Amino acid sequence: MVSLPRAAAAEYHHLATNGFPHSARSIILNVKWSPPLEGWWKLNTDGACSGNPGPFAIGGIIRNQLGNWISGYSGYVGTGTALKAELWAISSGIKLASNLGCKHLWIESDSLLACNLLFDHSLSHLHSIGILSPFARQAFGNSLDLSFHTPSEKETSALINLLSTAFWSPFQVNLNSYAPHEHEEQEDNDSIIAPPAPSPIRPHIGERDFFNTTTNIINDDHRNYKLLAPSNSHDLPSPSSSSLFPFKVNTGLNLLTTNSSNDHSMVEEDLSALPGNRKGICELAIVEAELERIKMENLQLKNTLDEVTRDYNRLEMHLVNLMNDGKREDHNNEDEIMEEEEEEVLGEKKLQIGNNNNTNTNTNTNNNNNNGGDNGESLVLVPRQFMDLGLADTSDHEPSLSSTVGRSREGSSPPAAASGVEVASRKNDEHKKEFGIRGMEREQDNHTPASPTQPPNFLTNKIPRFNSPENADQAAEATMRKARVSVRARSEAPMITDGCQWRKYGQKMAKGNPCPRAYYRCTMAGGCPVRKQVQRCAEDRTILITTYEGNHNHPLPPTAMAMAQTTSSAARMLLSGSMSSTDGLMNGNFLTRALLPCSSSMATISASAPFPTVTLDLTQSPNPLQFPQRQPNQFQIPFPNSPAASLLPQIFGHALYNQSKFSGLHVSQQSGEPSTAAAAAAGGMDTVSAASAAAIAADPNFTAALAAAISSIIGGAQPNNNSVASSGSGSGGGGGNNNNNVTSSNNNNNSNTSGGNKIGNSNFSGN
DNA sequence: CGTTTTTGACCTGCGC
DNA sequence: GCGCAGGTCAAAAACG
Ligand SMILES: [Zn+2]
Repeated sequence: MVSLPRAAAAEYHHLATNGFPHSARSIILNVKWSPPLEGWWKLNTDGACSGNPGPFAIGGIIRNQLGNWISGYSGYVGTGTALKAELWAISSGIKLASNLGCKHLWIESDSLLACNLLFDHSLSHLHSIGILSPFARQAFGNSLDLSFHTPSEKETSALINLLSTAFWSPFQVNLNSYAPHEHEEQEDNDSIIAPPAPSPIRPHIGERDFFNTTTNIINDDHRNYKLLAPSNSHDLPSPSSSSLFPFKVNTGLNLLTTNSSNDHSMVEEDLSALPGNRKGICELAIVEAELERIKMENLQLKNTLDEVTRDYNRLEMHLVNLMNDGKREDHNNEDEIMEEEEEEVLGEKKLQIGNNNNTNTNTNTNNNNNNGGDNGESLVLVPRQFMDLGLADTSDHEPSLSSTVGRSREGSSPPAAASGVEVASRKNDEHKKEFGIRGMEREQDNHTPASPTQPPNFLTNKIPRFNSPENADQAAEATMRKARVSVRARSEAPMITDGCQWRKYGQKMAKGNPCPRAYYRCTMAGGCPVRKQVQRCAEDRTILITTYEGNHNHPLPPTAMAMAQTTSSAARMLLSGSMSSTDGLMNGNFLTRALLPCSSSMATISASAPFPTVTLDLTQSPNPLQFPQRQPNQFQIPFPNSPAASLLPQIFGHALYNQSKFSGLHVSQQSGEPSTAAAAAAGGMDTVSAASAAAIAADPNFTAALAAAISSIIGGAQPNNNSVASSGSGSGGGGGNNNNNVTSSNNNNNSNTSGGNKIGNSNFSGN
């Protein structure tokens, strides 16, 4: 073959794909935003925390009974707990509403706890934080009717789960109301609440106001720092003056947060405003609230463990049956031993899924157990992989997700029991294959290629595949590992920037697509099992489909974290969805809500196929026909609003920009360096921000904003360091030019394409 | 010269 | 068992 220049080749990554050829069933859920009573406004808020504590972002939208957008806000705030995020989101919304003259506000949050803590007197005795209630009441009680609503607890946890990943994005808080009349007024307002700001991370540069309707967004950037800068803010008491204002509530909460080491600036101010004893009480309250939450998680974990145990028993039965078949007569004894160990392992695995905080402990336990016996060695890998794939990476950042996660796997195992070990084993094999490398790398020292009885599967990629009964246990796990998260986004770039470093290790012609599919693996860490496939949609080549598999086993930069969490949580969702119809619904519901709290959306969940896949569709597909054959395994979340899609590139840029902030890179003005994402982001910054702002201005829709946020999570459209990227970026034309830039190279590639075909042929011939 | 990409060969699962 | 298709490997080439 003719080897093409790297750039050309890279561009050729644009792969088309029908996406998911196999599919079976899907569930479509429609979630509606219901209007408030006449005369009321409705505030939908949410806070998402990537980790608990961890960086968190908030968002909210205020609409009237007609559903008309009144105002909205969203953005990255700083570091804190999930609860803090929720509280912040709520209080910010309240404040905004108040400033907009709202008299009757219906608040809808996904955090029951947050609402209760803030406003439910009846819970005061349960949460000393209830003392905050007076703040809230004082602040709004007389002039503002507040009504709270939260989804069912189940829904809530799920929603939180998803949001904490999906909604998290590295952009700054923009709490400005975007109502046109407000612009002039806002500028001079005191920023009552300074962002908690991890100082180094959040330079006040170039922040974007998604809700700004004017074109002078860039100029207004400076004001965006003001988290709360409502038009009337000048009328408000100065920050220091009062506990009467919502700000106070906010601030107070902020201060209270145990983890908010970064929040000094505002914290101190606000604290000063609070009576000393009250401050202490508040802090205590927060801590207690957290404890409560943890307790609940523990409960959930216990339940999960029970379920796991049950599943195990089922599997064990199945295993016994298989053994009776005589396939593994020689190893019966070993198997038994294994089983015992496996049981523990399984339980632990699930626990890990359920609670990241416990992960380490559990893992250690596993290791100990396994190390104890020869047979156990291979088992050790199992839990780890499982953990990693499902949640491992998240252990560091998103405990908040854990509660939901815990139950995820339950469903997967039953099928195994019914239909057979083969499926299970197969999955295991695949797992081995896909994740084996990692397991190998990480634990090879400890493990030998496994005795026949063990699940040797993980030792190497090339592990022999056989349907051993033991594998049945892992079937479920396999399912977990197999879960994929596919992101559809319009992008000219050959690859979306998701904060990770990838190495291409293969390219093939996909069956139904003229465009090749590229395979990448994460190179941020030696043994990272994460892989992704990049393809262009056959129907619409402007759509880039990136499919992630596995979880990172290493620390990630915030940017990458966002993606990783999104994928891992999506995967979890998917898996949990597979468990039961209820879960599936729930998940769909929460996903939908998370993504589009204010508008209808569709979520498709399916986990039946070989690769259960969650698809985040960030392209608004004008014509539904575009994806006629929706694959069974897919979980699709189309964003109704085109703006979201159109914003992607900008958003990506934005994300990058913020990421750079996070990473402490200088964002200011290096426009040239391709070497770092930050630099790249910085380079495109102005343009990007302007573009995004404009786009938003064009259609200020919260949904769009959310979508944008999510898209940012997903990664920058900005090409990384790839030379290809440069070519792609060169296209200059915004979204329109798909292939042109790339085209030249692509065309070359096309010649390659033939090559690609060759590959395919070679395969055939090879066989 | 080290790293990344390219790309034919291989491997594995699956349907027939 | 065969052929197909999806993935992965790894030597060679291309980059920087
Ligand atoms: Zn990784």
